[in-house]
Amino acid sequence: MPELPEVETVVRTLGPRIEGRRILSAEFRSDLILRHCSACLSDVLPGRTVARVQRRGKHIVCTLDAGLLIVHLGMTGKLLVDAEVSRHTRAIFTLEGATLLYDDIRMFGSIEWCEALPARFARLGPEPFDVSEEEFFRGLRGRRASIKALLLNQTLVRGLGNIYVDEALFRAGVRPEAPAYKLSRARSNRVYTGMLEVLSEAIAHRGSSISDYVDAEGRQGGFQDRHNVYSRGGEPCRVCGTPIRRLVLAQRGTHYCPKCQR
DNA sequence: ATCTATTCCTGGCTGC
DNA sequence: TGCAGCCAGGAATAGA
Repeated sequence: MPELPEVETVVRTLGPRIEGRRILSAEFRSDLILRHCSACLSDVLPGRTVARVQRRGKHIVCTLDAGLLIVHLGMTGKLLVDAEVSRHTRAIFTLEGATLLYDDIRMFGSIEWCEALPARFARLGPEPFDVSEEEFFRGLRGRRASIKALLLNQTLVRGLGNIYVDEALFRAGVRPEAPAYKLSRARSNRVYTGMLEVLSEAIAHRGSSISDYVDAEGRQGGFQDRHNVYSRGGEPCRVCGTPIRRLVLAQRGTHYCPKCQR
């Protein structure tokens, strides 16, 4: 599942391949992925040049010479440069000197073009690396939801998903069910640090290839083998050997070590 | 304002 | 071997 580290890896591999190139045509094979888009992309995109590719939370924002092309990979989205068209190819962008495909099995992802960032971006919290320890702790005030639900919902910080929330809480030694407002400053600091550490390490390993994530060049990530808890229900904790527990929280599979996380 | 449940989708897995 | 049924989950949405 593409979360912040995976999207960052896609952006780093995609940018050098398409920045500076002019879009010649755009073809769409699914209307579902265009559900956020009010513009007709096949008309708007041809002739535009990709100036810059950047990450904003889990979104890929391509700044064009006019407007923005925004891609969210959802669960199974892939942006692939110079790859073969498959039955899951939902969009084909022909650029001068390169072809960019958007493949997405489940079509939870989306593509849109707009003049400026849409209003819903204003509701997203800051980038994890831009928030201070103090701001993070202040963000927990009055929030009765579990720390897991809060970290997932993109309002405290943006970019975390199910994998890295579970992994950050393991590093912090904090139970995912803990109500956010009840965390002490010390425990909040540990969550904050665990979050930044796991994101940094995951980016360094080019993300986690769970299900079928690959970067823009089709390469898998390397962080999935370093997960401590995610998808390891019943397996021994790497630290203390206690079986990792799995439960459903915030409608998501949730994994933690009952001994290391109190 | 905040929180929770529901919905979208399809490949892969389980069990009969 | 085949197939029904369930599971995975990001985020918009509706409802409490």
